[in-house]
Amino acid sequence: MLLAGAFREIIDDLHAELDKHGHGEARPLHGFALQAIGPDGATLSELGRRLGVSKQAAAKTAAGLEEIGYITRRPSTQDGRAVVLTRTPRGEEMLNLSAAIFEQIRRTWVRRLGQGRVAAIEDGLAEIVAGSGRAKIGDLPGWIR
Amino acid sequence: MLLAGAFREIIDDLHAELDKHGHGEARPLHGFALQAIGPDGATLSELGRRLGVSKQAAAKTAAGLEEIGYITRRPSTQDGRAVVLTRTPRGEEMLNLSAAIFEQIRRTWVRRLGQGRVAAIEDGLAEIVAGSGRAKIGDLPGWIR
DNA sequence: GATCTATAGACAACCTGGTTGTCTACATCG
DNA sequence: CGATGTAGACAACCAGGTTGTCTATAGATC
Repeated sequence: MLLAGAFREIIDDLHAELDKHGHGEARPLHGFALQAIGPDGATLSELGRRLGVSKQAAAKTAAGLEEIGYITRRPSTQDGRAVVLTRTPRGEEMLNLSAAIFEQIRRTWVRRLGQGRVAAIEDGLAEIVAGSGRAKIGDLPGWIR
Repeated sequence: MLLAGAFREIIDDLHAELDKHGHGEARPLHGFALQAIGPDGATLSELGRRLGVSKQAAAKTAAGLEEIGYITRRPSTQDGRAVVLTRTPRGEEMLNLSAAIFEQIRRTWVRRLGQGRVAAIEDGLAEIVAGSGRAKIGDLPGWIR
């Protein structure tokens, strides 16, 4: 419950803050997906693999991302079957904002608990998660630490 | 990510273990719902309020719980409109098992991190979550499965 | 006692994020 | 060349949630 509550707290704060900066359309999944797409883009199937999800689910997520203007879809030049997803400037902006807000949230925690205790939580959880071989979560880059 | 990863780790471990003990049908939601119903039972609307969810959602959850034999539904004697949900012995067994498994999981964490560091994580998170009154199931992320 | 209002729960339609299964178009390997 | 594998579209479905509408009953008020 503590873990879930703290997670929810972060996500809610993040999206409240994103909303204030004109990204009210963004849903929690979008950040993860944009991160997974990466700066160089990715195909639908590739996105599905990175998120640990079926390509059909990835397609739905990508459709949502395109609708709010966070990514573009265009056919691949190398592979006649593939569709390449690329982050738009607005998508990049959302990611950068998210990173800044995460930092800001962490600072409020530090203010309340002190640097040492926040670090203790992070290190402890990292050790627990690392020892589990839970590759799917570990695959999600960037926001960790 | 750390918080989400650790939460998933617990939930996955818990249900793997429950499965071994003949409760493979149990879904994460069921434990929370059984807990919310309490030893004395609750009506549908009451369950919804306790879970922080609409009564319609509570009704669906209750239907699932009844189907796998964790609760019974019978009309209230005091209120002609109400339906009282009560935990069956099997439901109680599942809850007791869950509690034991949680304790067991926590012990493995203590073995790996030491008593002090686990307590530091718990206390720190408790402090962060405190005040935001975030103890309802509706506050839990949708990816529990 | 009659009536007005609030509540319990059923039913239905819909949303989101996922699944599986089937299909076509294209890629790649022997 | 043909066999096989992969990308993605389309459709049906599931779980857990929502809102809206409906009935029956409970409680308060005249």
